[in-house]
Amino acid sequence: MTDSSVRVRFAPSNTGTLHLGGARTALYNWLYARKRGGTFVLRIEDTDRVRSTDAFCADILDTMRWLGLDWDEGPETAAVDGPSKGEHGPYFQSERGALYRPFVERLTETGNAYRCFCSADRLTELREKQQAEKASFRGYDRRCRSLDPAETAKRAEAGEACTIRLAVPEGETGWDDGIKGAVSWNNAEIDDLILVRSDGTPTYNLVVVLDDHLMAITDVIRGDDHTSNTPKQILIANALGLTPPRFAHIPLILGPEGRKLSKRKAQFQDGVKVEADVAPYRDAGYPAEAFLNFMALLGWALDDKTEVFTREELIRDFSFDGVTKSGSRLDLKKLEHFAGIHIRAMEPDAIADAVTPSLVAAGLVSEVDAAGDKRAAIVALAGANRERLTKFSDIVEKASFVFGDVTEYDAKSEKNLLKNEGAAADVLRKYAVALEGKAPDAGQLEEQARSLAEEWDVKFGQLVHPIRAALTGVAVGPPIFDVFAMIGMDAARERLTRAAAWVDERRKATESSS
RNA sequence: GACCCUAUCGUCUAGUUAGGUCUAGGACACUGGGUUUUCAACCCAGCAACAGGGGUUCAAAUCCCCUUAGGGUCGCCA
Repeated sequence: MTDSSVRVRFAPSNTGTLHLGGARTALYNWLYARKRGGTFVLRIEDTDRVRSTDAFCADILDTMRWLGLDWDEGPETAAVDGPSKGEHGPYFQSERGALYRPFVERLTETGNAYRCFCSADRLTELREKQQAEKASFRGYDRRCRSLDPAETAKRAEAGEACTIRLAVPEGETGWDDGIKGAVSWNNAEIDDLILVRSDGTPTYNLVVVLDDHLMAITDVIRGDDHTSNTPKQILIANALGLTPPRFAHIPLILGPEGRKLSKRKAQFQDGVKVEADVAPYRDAGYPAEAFLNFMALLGWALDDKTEVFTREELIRDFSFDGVTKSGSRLDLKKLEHFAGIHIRAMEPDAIADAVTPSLVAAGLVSEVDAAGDKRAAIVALAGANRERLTKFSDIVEKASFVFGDVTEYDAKSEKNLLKNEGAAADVLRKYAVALEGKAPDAGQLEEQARSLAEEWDVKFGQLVHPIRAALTGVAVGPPIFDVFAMIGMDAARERLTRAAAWVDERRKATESSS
């Protein structure tokens, strides 16, 4: 299965941020390359000078790095003149103009392409007419195709504006798609597309063919929306005498409402907007590996059982055989499920690392404390909440009682403190005393608490629930004996006695008012 | 409108290439139960699909045809 000659590429245009569909295309390319021991090339198609920006490029690079989709060749920064790696550069398409010239000449010399003097206005008119007439063929009417080449060359030399069009031959154009199988087009359906604009710059379809050839790309793996470009590109390659690469078209990712995922028209799942970009998922705190797992399974399956994959397992098991032919809707619930699984597989230390930025961002700890005094508390917090996190940022809502004092009790906690005629106050005070000199070890503390409950002749719950209320102020949280390690024994005892005092006060208040 | 592609539980999918082992398997979600100091996690159970119609065949989710539905593409954008 190893074939180091395999070269694949991901070629996003930086007219937008990295989209989920694009990210999955990148992932499948990457997996294919890594599995074969081949080369993964990143090329930025930045020839749309008005819409391309460095910021979008930076987003694409950053997001791919976050996903761990490292490229063997490509740019290293968003700057066109910045450093790059690889022998087939430049990797910004806008820098490659000079490389295309000889191919364009070859095209016209061999008669596989011709000069077209039709104005943009005439083409627009033509298109509108075809639409109005509901014509079945929509495209260029080939008016300039029959012009004498010698004459058109003269006109062009004289400075008359012209484009260069592919002279599509008669016949069939097909290929054996790595995913779809045999696909074929009648050439009569294919327009004499423009290869070179009147300003002399080459168009997308030409440039792709040339870049892929120049970069020695062996396999083009891309979204299904490119399927109809493929016969055009094969025709161009043929016209140049080049061997086209192998093609594989992966089905599109659909939003929860079943339409193609798009940044323009948001789609909703249970009233929640589903992001089409990748960065928001990173920023929300989903683990990269879980996101990768989720994306991989959107349109690919190994078998009828396996669902959880590490990066390495994905590389080992990925193949076109398992890629589905139909588009798939994404389901955020499934992403959350994967995220939970991946987080649960992490060590508390690693979770603590991952969770710290969220805590700092929420203003709960300073960066300095997070690395110093509070590190142990964060590790304890992370470890105790391992089963409760779906994304790293979820830690924030679980952490308030760790970094801030408990100043009030929620309704359920109040109830737990006040029931049984305030017996909790007594229990908490006794417990605070019993805690003296104890280490914050959850196992030992629980053991002690159980025997204390027996000794004091109260149910375990009658002890534990008030403790939870006293220490956290809320009725829902991690196993309560884990909390001591998060807040420290001194703070714990203080909170216990304070809660006891609060109970007394409340009872006094209600007695006097009744 | 034309062309290309696709069609299994609400969702992601296995099964289709080599028709019988499929009263269609798994997962998410949902529902019920168990476990438990709460919430989770975990365990058990349940719900739920071969788009429709014709063929071929002893036998079709699987092969063929039609219909329907969905998606994609039809730029001097990429």
